[in-house]
Amino acid sequence: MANKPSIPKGTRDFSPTEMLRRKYIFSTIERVFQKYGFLPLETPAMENLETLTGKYGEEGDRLIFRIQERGRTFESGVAKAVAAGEGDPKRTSDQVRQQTASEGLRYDLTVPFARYVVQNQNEITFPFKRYQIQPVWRADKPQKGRYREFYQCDADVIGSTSLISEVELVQLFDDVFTALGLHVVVKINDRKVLSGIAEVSGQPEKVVDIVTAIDKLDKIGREKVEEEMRTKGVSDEAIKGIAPLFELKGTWSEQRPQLEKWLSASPTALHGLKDLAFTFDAVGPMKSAILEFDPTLARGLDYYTGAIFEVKAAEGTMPGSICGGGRYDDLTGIFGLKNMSGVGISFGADRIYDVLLETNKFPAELGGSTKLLFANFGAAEAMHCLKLLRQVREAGIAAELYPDHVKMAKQFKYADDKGIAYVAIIGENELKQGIVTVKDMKTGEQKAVKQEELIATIQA
RNA sequence: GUGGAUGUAGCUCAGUUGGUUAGAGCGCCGGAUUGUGAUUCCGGAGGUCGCCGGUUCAAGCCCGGUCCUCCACCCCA
Repeated sequence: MANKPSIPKGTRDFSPTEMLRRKYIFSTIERVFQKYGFLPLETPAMENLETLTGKYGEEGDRLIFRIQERGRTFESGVAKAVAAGEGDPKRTSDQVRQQTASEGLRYDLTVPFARYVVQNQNEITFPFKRYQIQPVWRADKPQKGRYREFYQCDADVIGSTSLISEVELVQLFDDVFTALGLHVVVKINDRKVLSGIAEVSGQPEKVVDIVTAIDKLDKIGREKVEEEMRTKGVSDEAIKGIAPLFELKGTWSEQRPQLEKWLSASPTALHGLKDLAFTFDAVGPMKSAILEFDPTLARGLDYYTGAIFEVKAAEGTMPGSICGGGRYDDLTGIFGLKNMSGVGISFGADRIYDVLLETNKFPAELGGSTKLLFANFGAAEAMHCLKLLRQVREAGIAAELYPDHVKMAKQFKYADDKGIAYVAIIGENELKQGIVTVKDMKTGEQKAVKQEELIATIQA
């Protein structure tokens, strides 16, 4: 025990308390997913490297964890390459990294899902609605709220272009956050509107640069956004053409006519606005979420082609989004299956955890903890408790018997630390009289009841 | 990947211009006539000061390296 053991950077242990809370989030999300007709799917932690590479851009490729093959160490690979006359050490190590790994850890849940759909296309009934709650790994530099291992909770509909899916996903957001008791803002935009803005500005080919710049509007402000566009080669004229975007005010119904007027020259944009209008109309009243049109919402992901979603907490100080999603027309195309439109959303469980903790929204009593502890007064009493314990558990009450005959203070402290609601005391006296003394750990009150009344007392 | 900050007991942190046996609060363990936790009182244990090397008579403190955590950028959940 020279050095303390530790875990890899960017990974975490989850204590029992944390796990109960995490499971609460996961099971809430899962229950709503199922209510909307999504079916569970799991894919392996590792994929063939070729499945993963080239799907997340150049930056993304670097962040994929590669799995070292047996007998082909990185060092031996480099030595071999150098011996073979490879000069540039940086290029060499990149190449060797490719050569010594043929598998990698999954980077997200969407690409493995696309792979699964293509692989099983003949068995799947479309539209296919699946949900998936699993960890993903990124070889990133960790920061607060950014880990190298974290969970994603995805739900996607693939094989339908109907906007009904968009409507349902917005309602699903509302249901999940209503169940979690959190007020949120669901922001929505449409990639077609963004393309239209680029068209109207006169530089449609710069759509990606324009979009990633305006995505940062609320973070860096208008001037910096315009500066970034200029750096990326967007003309002053085009920037002027985008100006009306910054003047937009009001709610969706107020913004819509302004947008239609401004973008009237772009059929693409008008199509997007029509789709958005459908979603706004069809969603109907919401319970705890506010649906908001946000023309600056872009989410940077190249594969989104239609609706774009993002959810932010309306309470607490979490600055980033807690959910994201959107429609992608050709996700499976990269694996050879064309014309498969899909729309999906992802819940950021780790960030939702932080928000619920900060705003004190976790239920005080999360299932899983013991309700009743039998104090241990010695061999004879313990044997008696064992019998009662069976009955209590049969009644569905989580209960346990303190395993050792130690002093009461220690046993009560155990109950206190573990958040156990009641302690049943059966000592010599209670045993003789056929009663049990029940102490309510919260109020400190205790009363003697007949053994037959124990279960009713706990349940009351 | 670039730039910056931090790292002292289980936790949150003190630690004066380098100078004897490194401190506090909380927590933990034990006790206050042995059938009662969370409150009170008393006592105790626990740190090769992240790790490696250097400067010095002397390093928690200065210098270099390294790892972790954090912050900004990039990117994202």
